[in-house]
Amino acid sequence: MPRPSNTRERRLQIARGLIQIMADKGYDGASMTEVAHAAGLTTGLIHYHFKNKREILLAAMQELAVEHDGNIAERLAQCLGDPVQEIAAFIDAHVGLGAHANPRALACWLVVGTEALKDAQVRETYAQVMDHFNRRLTRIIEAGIRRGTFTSTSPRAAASALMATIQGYYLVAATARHLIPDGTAAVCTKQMAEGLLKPTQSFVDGATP
Amino acid sequence: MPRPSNTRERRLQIARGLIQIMADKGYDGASMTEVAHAAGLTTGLIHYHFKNKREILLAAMQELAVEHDGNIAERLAQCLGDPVQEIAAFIDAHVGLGAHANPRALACWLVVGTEALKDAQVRETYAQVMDHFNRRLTRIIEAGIRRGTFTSTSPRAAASALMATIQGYYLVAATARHLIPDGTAAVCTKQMAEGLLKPTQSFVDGATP
Amino acid sequence: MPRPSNTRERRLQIARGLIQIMADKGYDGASMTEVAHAAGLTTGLIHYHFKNKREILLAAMQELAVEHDGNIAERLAQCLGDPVQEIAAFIDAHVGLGAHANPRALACWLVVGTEALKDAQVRETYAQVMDHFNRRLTRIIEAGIRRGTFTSTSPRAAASALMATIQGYYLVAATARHLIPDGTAAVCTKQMAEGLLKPTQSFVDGATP
Amino acid sequence: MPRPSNTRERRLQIARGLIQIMADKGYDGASMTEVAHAAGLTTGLIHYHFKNKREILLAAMQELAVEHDGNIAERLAQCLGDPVQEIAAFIDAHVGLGAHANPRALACWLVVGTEALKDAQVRETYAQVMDHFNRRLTRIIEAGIRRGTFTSTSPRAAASALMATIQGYYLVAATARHLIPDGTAAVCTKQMAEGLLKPTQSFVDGATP
DNA sequence: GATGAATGAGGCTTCATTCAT
DNA sequence: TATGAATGAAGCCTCATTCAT
Repeated sequence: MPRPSNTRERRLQIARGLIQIMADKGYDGASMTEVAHAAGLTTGLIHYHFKNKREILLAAMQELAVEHDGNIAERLAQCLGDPVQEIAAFIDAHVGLGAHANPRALACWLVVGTEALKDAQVRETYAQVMDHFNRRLTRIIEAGIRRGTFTSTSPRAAASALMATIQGYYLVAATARHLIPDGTAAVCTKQMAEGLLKPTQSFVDGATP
Repeated sequence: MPRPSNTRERRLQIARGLIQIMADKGYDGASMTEVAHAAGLTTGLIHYHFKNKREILLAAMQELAVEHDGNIAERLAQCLGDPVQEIAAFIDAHVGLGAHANPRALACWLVVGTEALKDAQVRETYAQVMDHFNRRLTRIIEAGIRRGTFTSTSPRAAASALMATIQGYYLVAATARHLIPDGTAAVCTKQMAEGLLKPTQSFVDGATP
Repeated sequence: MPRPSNTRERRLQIARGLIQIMADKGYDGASMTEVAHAAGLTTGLIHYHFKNKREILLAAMQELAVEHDGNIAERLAQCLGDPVQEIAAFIDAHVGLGAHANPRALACWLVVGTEALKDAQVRETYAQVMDHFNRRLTRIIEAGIRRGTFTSTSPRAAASALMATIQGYYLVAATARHLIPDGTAAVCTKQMAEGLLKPTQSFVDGATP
Repeated sequence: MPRPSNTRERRLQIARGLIQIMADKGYDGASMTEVAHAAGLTTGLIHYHFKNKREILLAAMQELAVEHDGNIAERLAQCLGDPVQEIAAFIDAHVGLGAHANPRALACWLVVGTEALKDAQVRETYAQVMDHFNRRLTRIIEAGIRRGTFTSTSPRAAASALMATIQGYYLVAATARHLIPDGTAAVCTKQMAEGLLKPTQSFVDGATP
């Protein structure tokens, strides 16, 4: 009687090992040996569960996305469908105070972004993830427009602009944090969102707790 | 009769070689051999002019910054000191149509950003460059405030918010371009800047030719 | 069902490879490739078992010391605790006819000595080994003094003087052998030891078979 | 009118540069660039004056030997031809207190010795130098024998035994100095010389000032 | 004589991946 | 499933030597 497969857990374990190392050393800098060690496993076993290093990266991206999406969903759920509050919550979730429960994940995502520059398959997965969140945002904006709360000729463009700002804040925060006066990221992002969406009610007031 | 030193040119040549390769393959992926080849030189010679690979990276960052700064300065010079036009020009220079005469430089800068996550000295140089542009922007905003054209309680925060957006657009454009409807980046960024600075006159109208 | 570890053997195998090459070409001259070849292994594998080249050197020193110590112990065991015979045996073991079953080891030890000049950790290990043999000799001398057979105000000084002579003979023998008339090394060393310890009985007569 | 040749001085300058670096880093560790720098010259010029690195080593050996020989000769000149005093002076010059005006030269000579293991031509030069000093010592011993002051069946063997002790003390002093109780080297060496030469008068009393 | 750039070989080391157990 | 030894390619860097000036 064969032992029950533990592949699922193992793959997650390994992906998390990569995330952990990659945050500090980048993708190329994360050696399989280190990843294995971080995951509490051995090199050989890793290659039993993954065809190669890139496959682990793809799995890690999924893991990062899923976890982050859970976060977002939770926050949005408390907004009762109010687009203004949702936008504010979305922003707060990303760049608000105490937003980054996991700064490793943030650094990691930037690393992944750079890796996407080089590798088509990584780029595709990266784009899918970005698409997912972009659509989330787009839907909120569209809802706001339908309600007459927001004004925008291209919800998708507006969504991507917000995404860009958030990603940009990640990058700047990770590399030149001193440029960002403490606690200004969320407020400024909301002001910018107002320029973009011209809401009938300010995002700043409607901040989530 | 010693031969005249050509170190200056060689270093530039090498730094550019790195930039060229790094844009496609990242920093770790840019082997000295490839860089040497791209520069039309030998590996040995590269190490004669640079202590190690990282020194080349630092030189490359300088080169990227200097070139970009020249670009910006040129654009701003045509604005006759009008803050509204200057902000518009600054945005156009970065994310406007045909802004990136050199998309390689853009990708490169993202790679450098990720490298800054890992290496303290790279991070420092990176921060210095960002600081430079941030100050440029801050001064423009302050001038606008003095004239009563802009409204902002923290010009530095506003500047870094704009910087973040621009950097973010770089990242998204490089990795998931399809998310950005064609030609919307500059317009959206300007709208966002309006939310941020509340100018008495729209940036969108005041675009540079 | 993991494969049983063979690290112990491999490390010894590699250390011996280094010893073999180092005797002819010195430490710097012993390339990892050659060492690997001498050990019948691959370069990569060597670095799997050793962190770097210097670690192999340290292991090689241990190996040389252990092997040599075995030799000495065996010889001394036949002396029935007679200090006069023990000193004679100690000398014969080092510079007597047919003493150097392994001339490679001798040359190697000189190489190691020079390497100790440059590297603190090598120096420390070197000193430990020398200490070990010096203590052996010191104990013999002290025993002789207690019995009234030897006369010396400083057994340690006498021991180190003998050690110096032996090491010196190694060096001269390896580099300018013709300076040493055949078969004189042991006799001369014993005469010198007599000047040093003033034994009641000559070392020369009490030579081991 | 051509400028007067300065090759002689340059060669010396370069040889001394090698000696300086080699004492700390060994022969292989002394890069031409470093040697050039230590000599206050450039790489290119060094190869103008020397065919290759080994030629510099040979020149350095000559320089070390000449300088040392001058030292010895000076000391011996004060002994008025008394073999007992001469032996004592010879020993003091090598291992006496304050003997090593130049510890660099000492370390260097050991390095050279190891190099002689590898290279035939270096070995030959090394042997010549050793021969020179050995002959000096042999002549003193023979003179003592003729005078009835010393007893030895093989002056050459005795000389080489003393040489070995001195070289050995160099090696031990340089690598495991703590083994040698302070100030014991000269005394012990003299006691050993007495065992070797059975002088009618003790070397220890007849020490040079 | 002198400079310093240039070359090309070779050295140590790292690493993803494979494989015997 | 799991281990960890083994491989081989590739990477960064050093260096003695040559050469144009």
